[in-house]
Parts: sequence; C-alpha cells; structure tokens
Amino acid sequence: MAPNSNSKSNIKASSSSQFLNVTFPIMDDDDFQDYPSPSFSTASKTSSHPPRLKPHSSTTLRPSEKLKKQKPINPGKENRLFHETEEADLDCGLDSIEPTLDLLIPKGDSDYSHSNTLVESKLLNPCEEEREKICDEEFYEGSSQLDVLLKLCADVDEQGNDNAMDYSEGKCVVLICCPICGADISGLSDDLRQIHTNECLDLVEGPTEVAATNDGRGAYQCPGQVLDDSPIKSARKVVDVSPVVEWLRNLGLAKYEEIFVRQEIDWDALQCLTEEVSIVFILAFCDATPLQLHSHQSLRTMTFQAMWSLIVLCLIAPNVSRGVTDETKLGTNKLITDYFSGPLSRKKRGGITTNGQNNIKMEIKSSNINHMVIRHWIVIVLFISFLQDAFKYLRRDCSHWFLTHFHLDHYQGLTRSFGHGMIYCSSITAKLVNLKIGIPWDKIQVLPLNQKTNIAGIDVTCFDANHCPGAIIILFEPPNGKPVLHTGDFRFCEDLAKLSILQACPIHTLILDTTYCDPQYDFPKQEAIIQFVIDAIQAEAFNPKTLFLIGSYTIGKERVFVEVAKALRKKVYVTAAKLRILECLGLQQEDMQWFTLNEQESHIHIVPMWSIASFKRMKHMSIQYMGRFSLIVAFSPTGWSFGKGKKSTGRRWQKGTIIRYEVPYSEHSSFTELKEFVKFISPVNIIPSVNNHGPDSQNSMVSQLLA
DNA sequence: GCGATCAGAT
DNA sequence: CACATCTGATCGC
Repeated sequence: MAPNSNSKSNIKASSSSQFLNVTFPIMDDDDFQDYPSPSFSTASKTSSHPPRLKPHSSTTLRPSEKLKKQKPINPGKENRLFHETEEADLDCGLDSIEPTLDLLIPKGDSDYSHSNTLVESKLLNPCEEEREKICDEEFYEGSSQLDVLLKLCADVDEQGNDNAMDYSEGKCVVLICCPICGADISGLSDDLRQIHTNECLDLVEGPTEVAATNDGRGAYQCPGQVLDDSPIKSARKVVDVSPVVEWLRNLGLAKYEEIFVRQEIDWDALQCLTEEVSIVFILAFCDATPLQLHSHQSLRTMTFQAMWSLIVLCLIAPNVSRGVTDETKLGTNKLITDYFSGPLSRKKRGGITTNGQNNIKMEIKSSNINHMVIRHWIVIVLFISFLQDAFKYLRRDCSHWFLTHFHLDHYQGLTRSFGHGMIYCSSITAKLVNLKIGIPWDKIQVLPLNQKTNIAGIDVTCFDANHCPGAIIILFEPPNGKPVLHTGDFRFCEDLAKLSILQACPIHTLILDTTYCDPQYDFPKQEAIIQFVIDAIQAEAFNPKTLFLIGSYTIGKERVFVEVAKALRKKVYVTAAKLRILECLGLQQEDMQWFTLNEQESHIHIVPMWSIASFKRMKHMSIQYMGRFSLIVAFSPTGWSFGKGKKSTGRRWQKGTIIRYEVPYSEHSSFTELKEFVKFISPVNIIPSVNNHGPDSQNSMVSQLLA
C-alpha cells in the first residue's frame, strides 16, 4: 500500500478470534549507508548494504470483513487549556528499518506470559489440532468492546479477501499463506512451508548466489517490501562466522560465540545491527531461555510497549518449545527486563508466588532455532530502539526514548542517573522531567507539536493528546514503512480531527489508549463536569465554615480547579511543590493568579487524589481543621466514577460532616470518543495500550484489536 | 544513608 | 475496577 495514499481501511474485526498483524520498521537499503564494523562505540554508523532476509510465511487469522476508511469526522468541539509550541532541532544519524511480523494473541487469560506462550506454541507450530484449539471459544470468548470499535469501521470492502477468516459460526480458520505467492500452505509441515516459500522466492528473485553477495548490490528486492534475508540466505551458502567470532572476542563477549556460531550469524547479518541493536540482540538472544513473568503485578503496571515487546518475544520464536512444568522453580522466573537489561538486570527475590497458569516455562530448543528467529529478534530489537514510556522495563540498549506524558506509570524507571540515550518529549514534559527527576537537559530533546522531526531516519510528529498538560500523541513514519500512531494517554477532541497531518496520513497501526474502551464509559464532556463542580460548590457553600477539597494528580485535572477558581472568583490553595509543577505547565498568567500558597487565604484546597480517596483519610483531615471548618466537601474527578450504575454527572456521598463527590471528569477518551477516533484514523491494526476491565478482557483487548 | 526497585495498598 | 500514586521493605553501592 502506498504510504501516502489516503487508503481504504483494512480493519479486520472479529468477535471470536483475534489476530495481530503488526508491521515493524526494518532497515531499508537506501537508509543503510556505511557501517564500517560492528562496534559499541557510536550509533550513527551505516552500512553499504544490509543482509537480506526472506519473507517468512505468516500464520494469519483473517476476518472475512474488510473495513473501509471513513475520514475525517467532526466530533464535538472541546475546549483546550494547554498548549505548547516549543521547537527543537533534532538530528540523529540512525538508520531506519522496516520488517513485518504477524502476531497472534489469544484472550481470556489473566496472565500474559501464559497466553502468549499459548499463542507462541500453538500458532507458530500450528498443527491442525492446535489450530482448532486456538480458534475454539474456550480461548476466544465472545465479542469485546474492542470489537465494537473495530466494527465501527466495518464497511465491508467489496474487494473481498482470499485469505479471509470465517467468523460466521464464531470460529475462525487459521490460514498460513506463502508470503510470496499467497497460496495456502497451512497443510504443510514447517519444513515443507519453508521449502515452498524458498522456491517461490527463487522464482521471483533468481539464484540465491546473486542476492547473497556481501554488499547486496544487485540483489532482488521484493516489490513494495523491504526484506532482509541474510540469515535465511546464509542457510544455503557457506557461512563464515569467523569475523563475528573475532568481533565478539574483541568485545569481551566470547561467551556468546557458541550461540552466534550456532545461529550462523555471519558478518552480513551483524552489519545490520546498529550499536544498540547489537547489544540488545546479544542480550535478548542469549538470555532468552525461560520466559516467564513472575507476578501479575508486573503485568498490571506494564506499559504497552513493554508488553508489546513481550508479546513479540513470545511470538517470534517458532522454535520455542513450551513445557509446562509443575515444579517450575520460582527462582528461574524471568521478567521481560531480564531479556534486555543484561548486566543491569536486577536480582530477583525469592518467595515469589505464581499461579498455576504462570507455571509455564519456555525453553529455546537450540537445535531448532532457525533463521527466521534471528530475523525476528532483529525485528524486536529494532523496534524497541524506539520505546515509549517503557523506562521501567528496558534499561539499556536503546538510544531513543519517547515519554508521552509525565505520569508515574509512564516514566517509572526513569531516574536521575538515566544515561541510555535521548529522551524525547514535549516541552512541558521536559520541564517536569528535569524538575522532578533531575534529568539533565542534555539528555532531553523537546519535540515540537504538529511538526515533522526526523529522528534516526524516522519521521516523528507529535500532537497535543488532550490528556494532562504536555501529553502528546506520536506519529511514527518510517521511510518506506507503514505509519504507526501511538496515542499515549489521550482524550479525543475536535482539534485532533482537524490536524491535516493526521488526515493525510494513512495510519497502519494504531496504538490506542483503551482505558475506557467499554460502552459503559460514555461520560460527559469535561465542561459539563466542571460546571457541575462549580454548581455543587455554590450549593454546599451556604455553610461559611466549609472546606472544599479538589483532588488532583501530580499533573492533570488542572482545568477543574482553574475553572472553579475563575468562575467563583476565589483563589485556590496549592502547596509550594504543586505550584512549582503548575509553573511548568504553560498556563496563562491570568490563570496562575488564582493560586495561593497561603492556606488561610482559601477555603478551596487542591489535594492529592489519594488523600480524599477514603472517608477515613478525610476524617483525619477534618480533625486537623477542627474549629476552622465544620464541613468538608471533597471532589474526586475521575472517569471511573462513571460506569455501570453510575450514570450521573456526579455522585454525592456523605458521612457525617464529610461529603464526597465523585465526578466523572476524565482525561481519557470516552467510549464514544474512542469510536469517533478509530473511525477518523481507520487504521489497519489496533494495538491497545491499556489493559483493563478484568483479566479476561485484558487479553481480549490486546487480541481483538489486532485484526 | 540514599537511590533504586519491588509488592502491596489506596 | 484501578485513572495514578503512595508506602514500606529490601538490596546494593
């Protein structure tokens, strides 16, 4: 598909099965310049030509429906408070990249490692029996909300689809198609599939020897596809691993020799890898023996990218065997961190409990590792070179870090001592990262809004996410690749739909904030909630000894108390620490005047959300304010206060002299807004970045968005 | 002692 | 539930 055409949507939705077809960036010949010798010294090396990989046959679940693009739409207007316009020059020298990878993810399981293991073992070695199982509703339950989203774009494409998946009876048929001729090779064994694909390749590209030249010049390039196939090629030529061995020894990495030799990683393959990619490759590859997450907690807090990487990790290895062992040693459990952090990897603590489903151990059967795997490892590695909000999980080996906004769950792991490259973020986030974490400015690169910036060969454009101040949506446009839009946390609004860059760009993969991806979350616009708060304060204020508390996070929800202050013409009290943060947010001077550090000056106090989360805590506060205030009225602005059975603009709870309002003020998109946004973007694939609504649908989210 | 990191709690 | 955070325990420098 032409990258710049306003393409029709190809969303494939399913109510009974889930397929993820993700396209990752891979190195393009043209972008790959001079790469003298693999080393750990500098990042901007280039190579004369990358080795090439054959396309692999993909295991594909496809829906029978193809969905049509409908854009743009005009959702309801929403006011914005925060903007930023700072610009920055960005110029990095890394190469761009673009492989493809088909992922398949089941749902209906509370544990990612388990489910992914299932997928990996079942789908990458899809014998008939297993394939049936995968499609069984035991694994894929009924439709999820994401289905609903996907179906929004469900104008059936008249062109049809030969590789369609039949949903008609709630089942799907897994088809494995030759990536070259498109023939159904499901019935063939792995080996026969490989042979088939190789033969097809030979037909189109001629003798292997021609393509397998060291510099790759004159090699066949699959039309419309950038392929990198040296590992597979190397299977059919004499592989000279000696320079690689020498290189490893020089780097003090001799212990990895055996693996490199076994994998027939030759000089060509190595040259594909940039500095950080090489490191990750080594670490990831060599450490990838057992794959297991040691607790559900880790999964809960796992950011999308880390999870995505995990999914990829699980799915990339068709040769990874799965062994369910009852006696899985807890000490051998691995976090995703362990695959990437290498020497920095933390020591695991003992006594970690896992449930039965966690007791899945994956081992790489070294004898089975084939070249496809190598390519996939490269794929992962290249992709995680661009990480968003995954500081917690991936510590090294990555030079480009994207922080969408300054909320703890996104910058977790980012510390003062961060030294693994450049952090890209908005100017507001940059200020906060500097102020609160102490990251020096030379490690922060401010990205301008609504303006293309080339980072490491990839065009990156940021847009205001209408989440908290400084939150951005990031559009990645790899050269010759398919655009990926990462929403971060966001609330869709008309301003987003108006962006010409977004309108013009055919998004292939949408990484979507699915926090409220459920029809029950159809909360009102922010303005309505703010008005409600103002009205409630006025209504409760008949008692002059009333203290009003408004909950807020480190950043976010500022609009609530700014608008309240303006409307009531009353100053609001904030702590000095809070004011320092507010000063970073680019608020208008006229708004800033409503804050006071003098607690006595105001009966409206801005407090951390957790401090008004329970009546117990508020009771404690009321005791402290005894005498001065006789009534406490607190406002908890959160989207979760809207949902099943909670359909009002605000719910009022009272316990004695303490009143608590739960108001559904959300900085995430409502279900309706998500629908509008998906319609507007009409992506080919959707990857949810948030997993909620219970363990079952967590996986279903992930799975069903990938269609 | 302090920073980093985790589990668990709200 | 868990938006996003806090707390306390532990580990390593």
